[in-house]
Amino acid sequence: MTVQAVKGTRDILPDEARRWQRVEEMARRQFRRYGFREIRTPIFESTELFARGIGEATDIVSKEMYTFTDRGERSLTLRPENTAPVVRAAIEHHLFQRVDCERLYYIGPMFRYERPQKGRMRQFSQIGVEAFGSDAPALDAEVMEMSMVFLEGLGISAATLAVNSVGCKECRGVYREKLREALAGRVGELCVDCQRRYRENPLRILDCKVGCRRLLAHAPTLLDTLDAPCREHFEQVRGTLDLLQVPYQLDPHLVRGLDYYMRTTFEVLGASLGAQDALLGGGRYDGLVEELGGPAVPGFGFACGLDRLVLSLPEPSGPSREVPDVFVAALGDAAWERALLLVRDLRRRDLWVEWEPARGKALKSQARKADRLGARHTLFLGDEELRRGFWTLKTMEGGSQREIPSADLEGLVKELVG
RNA sequence: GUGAGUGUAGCUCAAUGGCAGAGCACCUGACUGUGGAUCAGGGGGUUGAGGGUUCGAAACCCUCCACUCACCCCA
Repeated sequence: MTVQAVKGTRDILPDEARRWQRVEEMARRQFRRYGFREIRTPIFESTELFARGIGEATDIVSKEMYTFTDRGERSLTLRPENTAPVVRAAIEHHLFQRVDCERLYYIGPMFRYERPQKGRMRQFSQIGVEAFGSDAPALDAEVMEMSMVFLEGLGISAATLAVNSVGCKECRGVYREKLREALAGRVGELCVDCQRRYRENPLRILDCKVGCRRLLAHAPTLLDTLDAPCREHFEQVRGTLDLLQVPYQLDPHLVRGLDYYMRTTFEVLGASLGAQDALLGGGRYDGLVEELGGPAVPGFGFACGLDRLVLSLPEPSGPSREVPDVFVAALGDAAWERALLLVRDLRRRDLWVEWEPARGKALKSQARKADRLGARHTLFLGDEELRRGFWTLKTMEGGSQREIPSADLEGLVKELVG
C-alpha cells in the first residue's frame, strides 16, 4: 500500500477548494463590517497555554491534544482551539492598551485527537472571532447577530441559534450543589457516564444524550439559580437580540466544554449534518485574559467549524467549475513558436489560456484536449494562418469558426471575453 | 477509548465455494488542418494485508489495517 493521508486528515481537491474560498471570502467581508481584523498565530504553542486556558479537567486537555516534545525538551501542542493563543498574542503584544475594543478574527487549522466522524476530523479548520474590552450585554448580541448574518450570506437558512447563560463561577458553585441535592436519592438510576458526571461535574448531566436529564425535569435550572448581576446581564442580552430581531431559542441545557466560558453561551445548529450538528459555538470569557497573565479585560467570541460549514452549503446554482477562456492549437514548427508568444500575450491580458507544450502533436489531439478542458474557444494556428496573417477562432459550443486578423490583439481579446 | 457496518479496475458496483466482470472514465483507430455523437479495438486487478480451512477462496474462519456511521465530546 502506498502512503496515504493519515487518519482524521483529508485532502481538499480543487473543485471543493473553491467552496472553501467562497466561505472565507464571505467571512472576511462580513467581519470587516463589524470592525474585526485578522490575526495569525502559530499552529503550535506551549502546552501550558492550553492547560491553563482551557482547563486541565476538560476533555480537550485531558485526552484530545497532539502534544510532543521538541529537540529542546519543550512540551508543545498543536492548537486544539484558538482563543487561548489569540489571548496570549494580545497580551504579548500589548493589544489591550487601546482604549477601544480590540476585535480580532482568525482562520486556520486546529487539531484534536478524536475518532473521525461525519463533520469531525483530527485536523479541522475554524474561523473565529474574539471581541475584547467590553462586558456590555449588547456586545454579546451584536456578535451573535453577526454570526447569523454570516451564515445567511452563505445561503444557510435552516440554522437555529441556541442561547443560554451559565452564570459566573459563584452561580455555578451554587447550582452544582442544587443538582446534587436534586439527584441525591436517585443516583442509581443514572447511566454509567452520568454517575461519573454526578461526582465530577454534575452540570454535564444536562447534556446527556441517553436521557438522564428526564430525572432533572423538576429540578431547578441553572438560569433559575443565577445571581442578580448575571441574571440582569442575560436579560439584557436577550432584550438586545429582540431589538435586533434575531430569532433564538433559549436552551437551559446548553453547557460548553471549555472552562473559560461564563455568562452568555451560544451555539448555532445546522440541519443535515448528522450527529455533529454544531456549526458554530462560543460565548463570554471575562476571566480568561487575567488567568493568562494579562489585564482584567473581558471578552466574547465564537469559533465556527469550516468543514461542517462547507458540508452545509447549498448546491451552487452556477456552473460547477471554471473553464479556460481559450485553447491555442498550433500545427507546424513556425506556428508553434508564434503560438507560444500569443499564449504569453493573452495571459498578460488576464485570460486563462491553455495549450499543448509538446511540439508536433496532431491537431486532432489538441482539439480533443481543448474539449476535455472545457475551453470556451479554440484558436487554430497553422501555415495557412501564418501566411495570410489571421487566426481561426472557433467557439466550442456550437462549433462556429471565423477569421481574426493577427495584428488586432485587442479585437481578439474582446472576442474571447465577450 | 467503545460499538456497528464496509473494503473487488481511476469512479460506481456485480460475481453466495468452481475461468475476476459490467457501466462510466481513459487511450487508439474509423477521420493526414478541427473536439463532442456513433462504431470497432485497447490498456488497466497481489479482490485492503497476513495466516488458516478446502481438490479449489473475492466469498468461510482468525489476526491486523483502513474507511464510514454512531457513542463519548465538540466546531
